Amino acid sequence: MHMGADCHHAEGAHPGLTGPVLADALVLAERRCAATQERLTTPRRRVLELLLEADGPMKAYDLIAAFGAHGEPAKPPTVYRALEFLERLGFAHRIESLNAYVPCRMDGQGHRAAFVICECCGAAEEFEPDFATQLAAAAPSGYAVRTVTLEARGLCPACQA
Amino acid sequence: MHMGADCHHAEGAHPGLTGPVLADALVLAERRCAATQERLTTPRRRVLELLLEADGPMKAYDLIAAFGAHGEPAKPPTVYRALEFLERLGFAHRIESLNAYVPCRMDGQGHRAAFVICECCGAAEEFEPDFATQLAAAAPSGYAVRTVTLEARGLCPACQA
DNA sequence: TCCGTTATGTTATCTCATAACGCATCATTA
DNA sequence: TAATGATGCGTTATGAGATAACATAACGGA
Ligand SMILES: [Zn+2]
Ligand SMILES: [Zn+2]
Ligand SMILES: [Zn+2]
Ligand SMILES: [Zn+2]
Repeated sequence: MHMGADCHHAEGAHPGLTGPVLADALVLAERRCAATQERLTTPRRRVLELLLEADGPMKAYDLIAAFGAHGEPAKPPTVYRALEFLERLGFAHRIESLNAYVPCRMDGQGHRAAFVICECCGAAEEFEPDFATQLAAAAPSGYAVRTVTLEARGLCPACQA
Repeated sequence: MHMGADCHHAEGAHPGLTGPVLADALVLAERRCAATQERLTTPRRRVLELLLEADGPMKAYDLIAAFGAHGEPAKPPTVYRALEFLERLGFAHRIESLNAYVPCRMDGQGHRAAFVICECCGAAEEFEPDFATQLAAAAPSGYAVRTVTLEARGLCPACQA
């Protein structure tokens, strides 16, 4: 969670997973991979685990640093390859405006993600935007829109207090 | 213009400005700065000129390389500071998903920009989205949204052919 | 002219991401 | 089971994007 230096509020809506809940999430990911002939290999699984454990968006080099069980970092390509895989399968998303990554909270495969990001505490919440409206608005000159990146910024409920 | 390697289409909708049109745009920028006690200094003006001359989004290090009149590049902070100023005044926008910068085409100060980006030729077109609708859609959990970044990808009219 | 403020020049460093190469692993099939 | 092709990993090195820190210069009001 990359919060503003002076944020005094409680953490956001997505504390990291632990214990059986985390284990269940990883088992579910295994199953979804198995169903499509994809392989949730050790580094891929480890990066997903780190994302799920985190309280908020994780930077790539935070993942690199946290990768090894006993303090040994990973090499950058290891983590970037895993992130590419996780994004491709819809297990994770990149937040462009943060250069950071989150696990998917919507658990629909291949869906389009949008985020609201709290400028105070750094929480990022995924939501499913109204794309019909947006696509209509986003074709000003005959563009055929294929994907949309939407990242809103503001204050989460806790930080409005 | 950062186009796909194999794009065979005509250039996008915004060829770079040259001659009197470019000069007029810079004079207009001077006037808008004067009206608000802001200073369009030499490096700021030069970076704006480079953005206006370009056919499409410019990377920061392209601006750095092109900065000097006789081939001498600028130092990074010179260009990044100028970009910060130009963004603050609404003369330029950063496109997060490209790590690139464009001059504002809407010439409304302080407005919120959105872009459609052609995946084939690299053209980026600015438009004014329907933010009322999006803001409503973007408040899934009581977030108070302040700004929205919207970047769509697809094919421009020329590249659909 | 003095002084506070704003902007620039300069050096160094930091963060983020990928290219390239060889080896390991897995699945296929002969 | 051995050969084969495809996919993924480990490793080294480098490229691309951005900023910290500090000194100097230019501006603007008192
Ligand atoms: Zn998702
Ligand atoms: Zn918050
Ligand atoms: Zn604009
Ligand atoms: Zn195009």
